[in-house]
Amino acid sequence: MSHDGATLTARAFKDAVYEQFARITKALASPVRLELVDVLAQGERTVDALAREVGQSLANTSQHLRSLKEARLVEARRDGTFVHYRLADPQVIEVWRAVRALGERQLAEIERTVAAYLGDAGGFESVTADDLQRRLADGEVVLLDVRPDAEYRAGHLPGARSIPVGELAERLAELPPDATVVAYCRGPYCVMSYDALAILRDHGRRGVRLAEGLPDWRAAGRPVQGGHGLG
Amino acid sequence: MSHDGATLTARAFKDAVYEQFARITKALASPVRLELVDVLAQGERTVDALAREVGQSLANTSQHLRSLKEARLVEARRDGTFVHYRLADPQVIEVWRAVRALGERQLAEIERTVAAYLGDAGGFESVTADDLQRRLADGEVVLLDVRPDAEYRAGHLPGARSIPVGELAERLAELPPDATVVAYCRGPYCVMSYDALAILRDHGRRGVRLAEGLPDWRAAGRPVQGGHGLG
DNA sequence: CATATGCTCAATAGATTACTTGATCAAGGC
DNA sequence: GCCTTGATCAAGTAATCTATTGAGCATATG
Repeated sequence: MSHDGATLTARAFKDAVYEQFARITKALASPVRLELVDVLAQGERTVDALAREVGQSLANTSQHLRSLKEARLVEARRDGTFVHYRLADPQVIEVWRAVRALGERQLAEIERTVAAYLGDAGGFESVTADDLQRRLADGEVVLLDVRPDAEYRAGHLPGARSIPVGELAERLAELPPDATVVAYCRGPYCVMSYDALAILRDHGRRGVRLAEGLPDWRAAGRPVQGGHGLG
Repeated sequence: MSHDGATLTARAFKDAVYEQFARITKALASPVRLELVDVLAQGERTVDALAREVGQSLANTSQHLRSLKEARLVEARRDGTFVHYRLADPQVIEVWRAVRALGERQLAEIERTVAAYLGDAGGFESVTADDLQRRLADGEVVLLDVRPDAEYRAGHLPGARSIPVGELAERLAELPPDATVVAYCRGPYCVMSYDALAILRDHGRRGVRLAEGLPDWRAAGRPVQGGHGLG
């Protein structure tokens, strides 16, 4: 019960427990590893693809993945000479989303950083997932996935068309000229949909942005079309 | 759009955004600071109280609180010679809960650590919040808050009686002799309810444990009686 | 078997973090 | 004003973390 021995045991118990949880938070305590988690929330990737995506060297990316793997946040699968990494548990996305939600509430710097980037492109209208479903039901809008084709194929919003942002300028003809386009990409801090809206605007089209990305849509329990999830 | 200049800007934007979020994860990347957050989830505390609770020196605790404060996870309030710290946002609890949920799913070590501690005390039955509400409605059980009195006063489960675990042995007479006691404390890794159950068992009483603590109860949107929340 | 590709590992230097100690500061009581 | 209490600050050491470099390993191909 509560003699000295038990008190010491209780302290050792707490130390051990918090040490275990700190393994997770330590693994996430790096901007590079947070970005890796954010990208992996879209689906599995090779080390090389991840390195290019986050703008780090191959060796450095491999080592960051190693520390994520040691904390069991990601898993690896070998396929020939390629090693594909994926999130080990959907709950990893929940942790990242909780951190993001906190940051959005607490850190005004993020708002300013976003505003500084958007300063180039101008403020674009964004809609919520509920808005989108209402407007889709009314047939008012065209839903556009501007992520790379592979990500679209790995899963996308029901009824979305795929035109990667890099091909949008050439493939504008595929979109009905007078429809409002709702563009989405990976998440609230993914710039692809902003870039897409700038292209649409430069060609006289009307476009708005879905505030969240595919992982957020999925996390809200909404249906996803195609693809095989993320393990 | 996507000429080289914009690409560089996009990279700088991402770097800045992930850097901001990493401020949060870095602040949580320490077992001591995780424990501080866990304790502060119960309500505000002085530096001295926190230092004793987490078993660290005053200076070290103060410095850990400083880094939590810089990341805006906690706020401080001076009252005479005392400084009271509290969580800056309820969303901080959500992050901690998400980390805990991930750890419970991923890290078998935690199970083993818990089992090792409970090995002393024997496996005790635990009930969920839903179980509890059903059994309370049936009048089968007595709900007992075994946390320190100050925490009980800062907020407790509706209908709970307060007997801090340190006083339980002397105050057993206050409990109806043949009722089943449901004991709860701060959370799933708080040892007070385990200690309380051991005392009850040693005196021939029947007791079970509520699996979660007050912050979890509150986070689930269930009503809390008394107290003023946690800012 | 030799070679190329995709990735991991080991060694290193520079930066950051953790805890201790002793000094300092702020507020209240005498 | 002086002393006490509660907390912060500054300095120092040990430990840990980050990114780079170059070597090494596994798998596939000619």
